[in-house]
Amino acid sequence: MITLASATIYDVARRAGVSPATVSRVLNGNHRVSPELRQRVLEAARALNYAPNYSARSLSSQRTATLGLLLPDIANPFFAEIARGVEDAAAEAGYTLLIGSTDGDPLREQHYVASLQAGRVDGILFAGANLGAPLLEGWLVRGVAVGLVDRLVDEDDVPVDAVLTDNVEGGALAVRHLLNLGHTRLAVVTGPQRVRTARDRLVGAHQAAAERGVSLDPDLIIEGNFKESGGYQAARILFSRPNPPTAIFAQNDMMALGVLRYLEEAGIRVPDEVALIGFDDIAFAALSRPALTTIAQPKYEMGRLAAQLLVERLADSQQAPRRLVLQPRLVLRQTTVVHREA
Amino acid sequence: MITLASATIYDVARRAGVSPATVSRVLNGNHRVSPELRQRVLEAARALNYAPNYSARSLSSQRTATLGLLLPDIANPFFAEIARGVEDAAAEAGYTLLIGSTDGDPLREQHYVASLQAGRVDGILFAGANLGAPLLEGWLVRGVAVGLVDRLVDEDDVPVDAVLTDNVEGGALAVRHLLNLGHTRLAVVTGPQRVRTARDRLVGAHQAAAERGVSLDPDLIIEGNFKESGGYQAARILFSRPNPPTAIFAQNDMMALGVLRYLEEAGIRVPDEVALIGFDDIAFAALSRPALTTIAQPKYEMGRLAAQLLVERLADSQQAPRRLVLQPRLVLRQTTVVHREA
DNA sequence: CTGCGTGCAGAAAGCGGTTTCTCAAAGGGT
DNA sequence: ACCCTTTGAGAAACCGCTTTCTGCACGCAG
Repeated sequence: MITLASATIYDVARRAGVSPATVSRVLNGNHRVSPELRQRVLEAARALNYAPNYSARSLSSQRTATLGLLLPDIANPFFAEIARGVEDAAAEAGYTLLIGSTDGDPLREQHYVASLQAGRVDGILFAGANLGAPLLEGWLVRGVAVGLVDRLVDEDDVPVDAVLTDNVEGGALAVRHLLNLGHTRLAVVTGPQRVRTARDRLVGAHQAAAERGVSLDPDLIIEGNFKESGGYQAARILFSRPNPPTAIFAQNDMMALGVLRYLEEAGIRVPDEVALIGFDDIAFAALSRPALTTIAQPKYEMGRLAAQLLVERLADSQQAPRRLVLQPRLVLRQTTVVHREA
Repeated sequence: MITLASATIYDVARRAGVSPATVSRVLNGNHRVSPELRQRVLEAARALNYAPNYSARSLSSQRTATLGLLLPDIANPFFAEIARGVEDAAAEAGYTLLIGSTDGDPLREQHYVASLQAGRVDGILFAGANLGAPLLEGWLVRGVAVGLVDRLVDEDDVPVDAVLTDNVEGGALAVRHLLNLGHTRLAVVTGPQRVRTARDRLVGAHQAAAERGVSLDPDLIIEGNFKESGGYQAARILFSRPNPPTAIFAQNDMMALGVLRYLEEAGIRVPDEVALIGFDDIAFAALSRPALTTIAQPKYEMGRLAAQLLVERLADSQQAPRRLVLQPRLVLRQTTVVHREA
């Protein structure tokens, strides 16, 4: 193998007739070096096409300029948008991004956690699903900066930065909207109940109902899986029963699309016979037919903010943890109102 | 900052009463170490919660166990699926994945290329869009393994591994299908013509037409941008003209969805009045209404294969470059045939 | 003219592993 | 019983960069 080894700082130093220390100083711009030597070093570096070795720099400086992002699935459009936000903010701050999809599988998560520890990344972001406090504290103890996006540990008191949507309010927004339209038989297709996000949205739904002095029929609350198939199955169950709902709140858009598919196949017209609202506002929510009314989360922004928080923590690990709660927004489209989207 | 420094190999060595070299040997499983010492070392390592430092290991061993993936946009579902394939295959081979979205912007690409060189990754995969041969050869020269996914350099002779879909055949499949349905006025909404993929699909379209002794009307070939908006605009142009097409081949699904939106707004029925076929078979193609007939590419598989090729090259950099060309597949749905999808 | 502060640059000590080299001890053959 | 080979394990060099420490030269004040 013709590994023409790339130039090192020693090569540059020799060519410029200075010491490696001086080359390092010039390249890092920190210390005062005479203009003349600086010039010589820069020329030598260019001539040799020098690029500092990443591992050596990391080892010596104890930072990697790399952030990790662990999420359930990069192919899931919701998380992909968050990831893009993280990536952009990370790039702006001079970091690159290591991404791992865990499928929510503790084993895969363990695998990544193990491979990221020990100085591989300066900080790590967990997106989606739930996380046990013990694991998290292990990270904190190891001195790795940690942040959460759209995810919370069950124990509320773990001191960690987090960026979240107000899921309780989001759930309430959805149900209020359906109630405003005059519906009384509301179904909720929830996410997995072990996921905090799903529970919160359900709490909000109950709250909104209570505000109006009504309560949600437990028989119309079905636990789904946050996937298209789960929405489809849930709808099938709901409409095989004697007294089906007139409105459905699916706790994310993918399930809403599954519900929509079932309703179409069953010949049930939306929104005329059944109203439907989703959650997330993924890109395809606007493209489905009928277009999906939904509760929008600022996904890209959440990613950006989470990365920024993490970068700031890297700069000052002592500052108090911050928790950013963003407000969700009702986006009216065709599955709840008969008029076309403006 | 309470950086309770994590244990090093020296700490483990001291605790086990052996030399650091022995610890290294035990942990890497290579050399023969007496069972007794091995036992002592493992216990010490566990007791200290030892994890080898990544940077140190990389510096010393000259490998990073990291792969880079540069793509236009991780939030684009087409590339996200490829990325997931890459990630899974990489993980299986013991590598983690660094991802960078370039937006096809040469500047961003330069930025990433610069930050990935110099031993940050063992190999790098470029997905999508075009790549100049000079840049690529720069990488090859530096001894970084390189692979391409769904992307080709314009110069056909650059010796590099690549995984591609047969885009010419895909374009031909699409047009053959439309011709088989009896259409004669075919429009093509292409991707940007600077992109090889787009040009190839158009070449295939022309070939398929020629096979039947017809030729595509140049006025019905519109250059788009591979985005939803581009499909919408193209459709608007096509149908503002005196003699609109009866069938449209959009060179990717996002544009097809844009076309679909225009047709719906214009009250043109699909497939009754106009047939439509896309390309890629992104997840949402099946969920649109009417569901999109399209030319499927094995995206996830392409990612997997590309990563596998790269890993194999890492093991043997001398083997001849391989070019894997996967066959696209026609997926019948509702936008070309009146019957429902089975 | 001497002493001291200041600025620039080199020497050298890490950072935390891997790996070669060396050596001691054990094992085997005659 | 002796010599040579093999095996296990430590010493030390090295990977390439950062950073502290040291020293030299110069300028200025006493």
